[in-house]
Amino acid sequence: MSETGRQDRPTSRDVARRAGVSQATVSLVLGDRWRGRVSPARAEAVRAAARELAYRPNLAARSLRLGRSRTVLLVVPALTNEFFARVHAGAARVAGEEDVGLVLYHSPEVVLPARDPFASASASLAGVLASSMAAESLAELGGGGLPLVMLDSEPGRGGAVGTVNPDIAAAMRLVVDHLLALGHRAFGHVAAAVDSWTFAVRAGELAGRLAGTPGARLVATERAPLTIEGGMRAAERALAAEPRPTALVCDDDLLAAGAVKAARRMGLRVPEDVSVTGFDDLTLATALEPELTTVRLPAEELGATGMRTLLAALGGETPGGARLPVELVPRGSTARPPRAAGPDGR
Amino acid sequence: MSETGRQDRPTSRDVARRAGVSQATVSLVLGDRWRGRVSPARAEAVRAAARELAYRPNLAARSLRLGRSRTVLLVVPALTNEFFARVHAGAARVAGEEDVGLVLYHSPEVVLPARDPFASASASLAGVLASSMAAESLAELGGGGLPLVMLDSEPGRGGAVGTVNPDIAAAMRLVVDHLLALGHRAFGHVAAAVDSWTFAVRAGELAGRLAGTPGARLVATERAPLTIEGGMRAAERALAAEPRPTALVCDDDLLAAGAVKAARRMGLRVPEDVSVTGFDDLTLATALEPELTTVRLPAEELGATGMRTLLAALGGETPGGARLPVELVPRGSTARPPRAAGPDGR
DNA sequence: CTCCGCACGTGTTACGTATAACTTGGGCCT
DNA sequence: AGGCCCAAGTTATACGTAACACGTGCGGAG
Repeated sequence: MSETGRQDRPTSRDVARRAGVSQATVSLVLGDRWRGRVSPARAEAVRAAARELAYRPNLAARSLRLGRSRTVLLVVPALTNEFFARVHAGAARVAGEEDVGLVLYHSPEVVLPARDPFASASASLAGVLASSMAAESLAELGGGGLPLVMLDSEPGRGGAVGTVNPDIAAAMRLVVDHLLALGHRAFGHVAAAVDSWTFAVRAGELAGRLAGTPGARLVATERAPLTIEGGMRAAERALAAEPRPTALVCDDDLLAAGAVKAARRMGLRVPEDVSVTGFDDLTLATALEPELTTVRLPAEELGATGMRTLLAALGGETPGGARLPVELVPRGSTARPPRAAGPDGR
Repeated sequence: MSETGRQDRPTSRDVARRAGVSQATVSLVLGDRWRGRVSPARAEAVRAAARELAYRPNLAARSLRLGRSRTVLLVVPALTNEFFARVHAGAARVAGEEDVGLVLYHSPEVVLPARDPFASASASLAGVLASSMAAESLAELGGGGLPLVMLDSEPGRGGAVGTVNPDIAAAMRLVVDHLLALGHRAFGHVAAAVDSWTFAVRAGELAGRLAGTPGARLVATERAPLTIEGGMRAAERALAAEPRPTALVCDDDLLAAGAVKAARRMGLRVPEDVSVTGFDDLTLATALEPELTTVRLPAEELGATGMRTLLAALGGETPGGARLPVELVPRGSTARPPRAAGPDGR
């Protein structure tokens, strides 16, 4: 490893020479804080020179000088999970708008990062944006005292300066109420085998909601890794319970896809014999047949709002937490239970 | 925007003071080029001091000093497409191993980047890794003369220092031969409506292969945006052709998912009435029922090899191009055509 | 005994930027 | 007319690191 391509880009001094001013003036003009310090004519000359030379400020030098950077670290478990890819997209959009850099760390495992994320990216970070699963382990890691905003994680936890969450409890409520309204009473829960706040809330809300409804019952809870295969195995176990659940509530669309496969494999029709719901509204949801009833979590918004929250915090504000609205997307994978056990007539 | 958190991290001078040596020695030791210049005892003392202070070199200062960086820009159309997320994962893995930074630019549109990617990331990049679709537009953009490795793009194009491709032609050949062997003769092509080398090769290879097979015929070619919805509409058109294709070759698994939906919507069974194939082997492929016959493109390998190729180029070597092997994954969405029109008896 | 060379380090500088502190000329007020 | 202040710049410096170009002893060879 040597000779890493050196760029001979023009410096602010080159621009200064060309515009016939001092380097300091260039810095003032291009930094857009020249008002009242430089005449409009000269300012324009500087800008012209910069344009002609295709000048780009050297960010390394700027960071060094300022002792800070406009770069944010986003920590996610894995981008191959569409949900996190969308979180990233939202964060990246705002980062672009606000002209801050965004670097990414995705922990190879869903647990503790193998290597210190700050080691690789220690290019003087301004703050950290950490999403569920990743966030919890990161809180302990300390993060070098950087301002931290947690996404889809327990509010008021750790030293986070802010928290941004989709309204997970409401989301689960929407799902359960939808199924209850259809007449379902025997529920199965295909849960994510991940120790994370967001999934704990789902389990708690589901159990609570059913406990508050006479006649409703959580027949089975099966935990699974967040894959189709995992969802399939867990759903197979859940559907073997007695009495058999007429509705499978899945913590995730991937799990739901597996659940549908499991039902079919057991000779059950979806949604006639068993209803299946997911979480997230991934692309996957409309690929399935029937299309998956799910609840849309605003992933992009999560990333975008998280980034804005972090930037606000960096600006000195104390933003606290935000809760993002969610939306039920009823599709074909849910229907009235077999034997029309609906309470509300017909 | 102000007061972006300043970190008061220890500097190499702090380490030097603590170890009782000069800053230069610290630089030598920690840079691991002290052999024969510093006694082992002192070197160890320096390392100990660095450890105790939790010293991390300031990357901004280092980049500034060196005039180069160990940061690579990866350009992809969108990470929400699992294929590119996997490319990124591969590139990120190697980047981690080789201790180079990786920044990401994903063009909001699949076409030309809205903003100059180098503007945001101009933190002195060492090189650029650009994947299909993004690569083509980038080649014209020039990239500031940075070493560029293109992924899944036309070899020997533009100023690229290297190219890494999955063997797209072989991939299409595998698909077509698989279908021909099953007895299919009437083909439909659900093509991506994206002007990119990788899709041009698919179309060319499909046409060529069929032209070389007596009795085989490409009945319909329909172009679609790379979404399930797009695939569905295109497949509907293709299946309306006369004679109706018994096999739909899709440029992508998303398109294939749409094709399956279209077939069902028209009252056709998959695979009994029509076979469907995809490309990429996304997670989606095993969620569908029947599971999708597809060809696995080594996305992670693509990113990883691309990164290695770029690093080799930066090291002064002239790596040229690499071709990555692909693999047919036969699953349930393909079968013998109806009316058992197979030529090979039975 | 002198002198060379090696082993082991250190002083110093430059990278490109942002900004505090200073300079200068001219207009306005008294 | 004299003083003063403001507009419009400039000069100088520091940020943290890497690496070049120098010391300094000390052992052995001549």
